[in-house]
Amino acid sequence: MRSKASPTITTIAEAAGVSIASVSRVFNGLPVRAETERRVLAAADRLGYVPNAVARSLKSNRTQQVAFAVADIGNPVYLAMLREIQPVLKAGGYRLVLHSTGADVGEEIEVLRGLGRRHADGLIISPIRVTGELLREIDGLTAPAVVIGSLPDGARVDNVRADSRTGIDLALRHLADLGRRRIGFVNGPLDTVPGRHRDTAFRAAMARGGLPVDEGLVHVGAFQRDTGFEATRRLLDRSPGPDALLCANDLIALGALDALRAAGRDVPGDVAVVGMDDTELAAVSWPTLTSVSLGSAERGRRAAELLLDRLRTPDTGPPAQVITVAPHLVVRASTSGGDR
Amino acid sequence: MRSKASPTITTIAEAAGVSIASVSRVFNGLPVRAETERRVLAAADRLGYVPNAVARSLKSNRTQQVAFAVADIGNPVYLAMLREIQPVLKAGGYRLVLHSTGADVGEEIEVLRGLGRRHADGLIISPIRVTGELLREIDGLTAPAVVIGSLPDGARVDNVRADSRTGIDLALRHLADLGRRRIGFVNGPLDTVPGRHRDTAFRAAMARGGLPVDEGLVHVGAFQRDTGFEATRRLLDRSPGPDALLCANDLIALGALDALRAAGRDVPGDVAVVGMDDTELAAVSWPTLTSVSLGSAERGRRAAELLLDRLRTPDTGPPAQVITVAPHLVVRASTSGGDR
DNA sequence: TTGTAAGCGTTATCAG
DNA sequence: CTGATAACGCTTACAA
Repeated sequence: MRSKASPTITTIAEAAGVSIASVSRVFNGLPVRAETERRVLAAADRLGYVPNAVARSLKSNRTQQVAFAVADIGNPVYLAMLREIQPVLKAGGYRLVLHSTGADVGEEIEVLRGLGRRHADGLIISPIRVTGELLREIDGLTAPAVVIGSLPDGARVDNVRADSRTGIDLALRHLADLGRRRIGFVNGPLDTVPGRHRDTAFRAAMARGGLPVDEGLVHVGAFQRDTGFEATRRLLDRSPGPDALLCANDLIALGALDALRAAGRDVPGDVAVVGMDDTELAAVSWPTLTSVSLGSAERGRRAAELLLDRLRTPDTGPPAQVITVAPHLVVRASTSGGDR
Repeated sequence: MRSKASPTITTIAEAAGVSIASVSRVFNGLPVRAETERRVLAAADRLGYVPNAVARSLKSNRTQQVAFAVADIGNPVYLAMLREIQPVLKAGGYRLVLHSTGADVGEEIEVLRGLGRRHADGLIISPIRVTGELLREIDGLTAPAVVIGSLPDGARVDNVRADSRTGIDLALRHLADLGRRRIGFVNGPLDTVPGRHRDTAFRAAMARGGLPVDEGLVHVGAFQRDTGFEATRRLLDRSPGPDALLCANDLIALGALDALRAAGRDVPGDVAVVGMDDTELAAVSWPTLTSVSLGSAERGRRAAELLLDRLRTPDTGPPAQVITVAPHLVVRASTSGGDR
């Protein structure tokens, strides 16, 4: 243990025989006489002085912190965003406050309110469910925020969104090119943003491709491996069964692979499987998984850059921007067979 | 946009016709006349008042934040810790400030200094390299900190460590039971804490098992998939080659599986493979990977609990504690063959 | 129960 | 270049 209470600017001023203003100047690189600087630094060093960031924040009204809020940081999609966001913020001189809300809208709203309390200077949030209450809270924000995920038109905050419509189109076209016709779809909850979008996109893309949607081959569950496993087991019971499976995320697809393997079906020979999000799991699974990349990493990076822009120019700047990141299909063994 | 400047306690006091003390009391649940409370809340609501957390922090000298510093949050081991730490802190009323230092000792030291600057009330850090400078900085800390990973004896901070010695022992015993004798070892950098420990532990365990260490079957690289791939390619060139491979983490093991597959070797028939850390990758790979769990999640949880204890009882409490989390072996297809 | 006033540790203005 | 001094927004004695 060092001293009882940590020294403040006042302590140092007394010890160095100067005013607190001079101490402050030294630590802010403002012009001071060399002798003054020497004495201040000596005293500071001797007493172990460290500037108090909270006091500075109170004066400057900036915390140098940015909050990042997601439903579950264990989810590889959010992790991919985080990995891009963190270095961008750090380079901009901001610390990252992480909120894992557990998909609880109430907690997301708490985070939004925290912004008002000045816990952070800005916020990046990726809400899993966009309720009216959430939107109202977002609209009332007084500090800059960026939402990752789609927002209704007219929202007042910057918005970086994926294009699941095009993404699913890419996947279905790929499957159609492989001659697949009976395409099953395993989705997550329809009251979540991605769930709803992916459902709409699936039906639109099927229609566009002239493929009929067999409701018996559409399954809704959670965005998890279990759901993929159970849903696939059920779909395999039908006849005729699916010759391809589009899964609304990679976890579901992994579960599907488990079920297909357990049922002795060949992938992609009997059933081709496509995941979504192109997480690192896709490259590791067996067989490796063809997946629709919705550009999570890029969305994270763009969101962070957008926020830094806003932070730099407090009030001015363009009105709410909408950035859409282009998807792309990453073809691996679960559809292309041969190579792995 | 709401009003220009956000209202403060003073604004509300004036609007409600009471003193700032009364406003403060209302927002802190201290006893006030019902009528006073009504007027304050009405004014606050009308003007959109939100208490400023920074000002509160300055008075209370607590930020309600805890910093968590790791080399790379993309690393599944650190992610596993984070996933446990986050909810524990949240339940304790603390926000989590995440630092991903990129294995840079300088940056780790910056984080340590940030604690002094009162960015956070406490710190959990998992240093990849324990240098003298880092130790000195840790020793000088004035706020509570917990180190995940081994520290030299006599350190002044709480320490939650893994037991790689026992872990590697478990793995080698398992391989020996399977009749493997020529056991290769692919490790990460020896100047990192885990690298050094795992090297020592490997040699000790081999000696204990009466197995000779063939230096030609020991390879040191990075804790990454590439290293596993390259190292394994090289080890396979030797003759006699290895009949088992112990990899110092799961990423290395995945690279080893790649190389074995590319070389047409059967796993575990020709070569058994064991990883370390038991990350989620182990359950997904092909074949699924036997791995030594060093209890990352539990280490994270214990660290967070320890820190909360310290935070609750500022100065008292026991001297620096050392907690060792027991490892265990998770057997999967890369050694046991049959089931997957 | 309520108000006044003194801090918390900085930064910044304004005279010297 | 330097020193008083007034904020920043809040909590908390201490009086009333």
